[in-house]
Amino acid sequence: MDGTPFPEFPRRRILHVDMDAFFAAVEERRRPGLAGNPVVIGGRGDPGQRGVVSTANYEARKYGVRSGMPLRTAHRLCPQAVFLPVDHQAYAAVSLRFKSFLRTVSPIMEDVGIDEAYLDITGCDVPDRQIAARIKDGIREQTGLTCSIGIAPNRLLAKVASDLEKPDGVTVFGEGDVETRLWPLRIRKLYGVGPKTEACLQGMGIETIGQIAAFPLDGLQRAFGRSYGLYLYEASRGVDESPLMTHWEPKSVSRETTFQEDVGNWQLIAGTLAGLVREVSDELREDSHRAKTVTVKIRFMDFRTVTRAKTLAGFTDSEEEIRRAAFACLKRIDLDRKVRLVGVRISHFQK
DNA sequence: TCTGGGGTCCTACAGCCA
DNA sequence: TCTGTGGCTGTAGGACCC
Repeated sequence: MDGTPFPEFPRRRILHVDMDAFFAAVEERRRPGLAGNPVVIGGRGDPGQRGVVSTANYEARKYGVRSGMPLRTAHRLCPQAVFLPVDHQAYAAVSLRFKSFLRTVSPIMEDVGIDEAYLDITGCDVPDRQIAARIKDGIREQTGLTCSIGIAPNRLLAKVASDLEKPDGVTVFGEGDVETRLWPLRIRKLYGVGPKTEACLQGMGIETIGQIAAFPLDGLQRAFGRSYGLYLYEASRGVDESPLMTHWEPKSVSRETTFQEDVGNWQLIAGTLAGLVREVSDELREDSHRAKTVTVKIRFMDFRTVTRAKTLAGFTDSEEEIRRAAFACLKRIDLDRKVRLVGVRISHFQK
């Protein structure tokens, strides 16, 4: 050691923007007649068909309608709701507009899905609340929509913060807020804790994030494995040093489809698979990628899901080669009962 | 009674090879 | 030559996110 002090890095300021009920808000914006009505976006917009809720507006949420819920269930809970199909192109166009605006605030932006983004505002010489107000105004001008914003020393806390005051809220989180504001929250509020982990933690008598933080590291690692145990230990303490990812390359491309009725006809399953192979190979070529591994996924009527994969000798973007590999995979699956879903994924890319 | 689609990452395990 | 070991790769499944 030469006695040189460590350089002093400025404490990070990460801002998370989350659009409020995004798909529903876009639909309401372009169809003013929907104002005040419960609106549910999902599947083909027909609650009599298979599909789940992508987004419900706040009016529909009052009736218990939630994302991920089957459309039929949503319809039972709220029969007067307006059901609309997902129009990805329209939402992507609005997404592009608000993200372009965000990049004018800070060039260090991480794109997370269609309705969220993180910004590193460490270098911005504007107070937190002021920058949040500027972003809200800008997004409203660009899109006519509202968003919720969280600002914190890292992305984990920024994400939790943006969720605390929805819709149209701003929450600023300091390091000192971990004990008072993070720890009392239910475990599901922690990013990365889903239904399985929640049930497991509850089985250990843990209900709040603070109770995870009070649990010893080795206990968490015994219950959840080395990597995820460590993640829970650190995340529950508000620790997250991960940088924003400003650039991203896809690692796989997939297509899958659920039949409206479960299918026992091999010809129909094979024909559907061939169609999906065409779509993924078209996308592969559009992106100038070549891939090596083909995976076929079958979900049976009882929801049991199996996958079979084949890695080719070399990289390819040929529809014919991908189809041959996909059918070789399909042949290895015992189609002894009706099928509800068929899918194909290609991965292991070479640009 | 239901449970989409498009992704990522992790874990466990098996086979191959040095 | 035989055996054990550890790394790498491929495969399958699961959890999670939006």
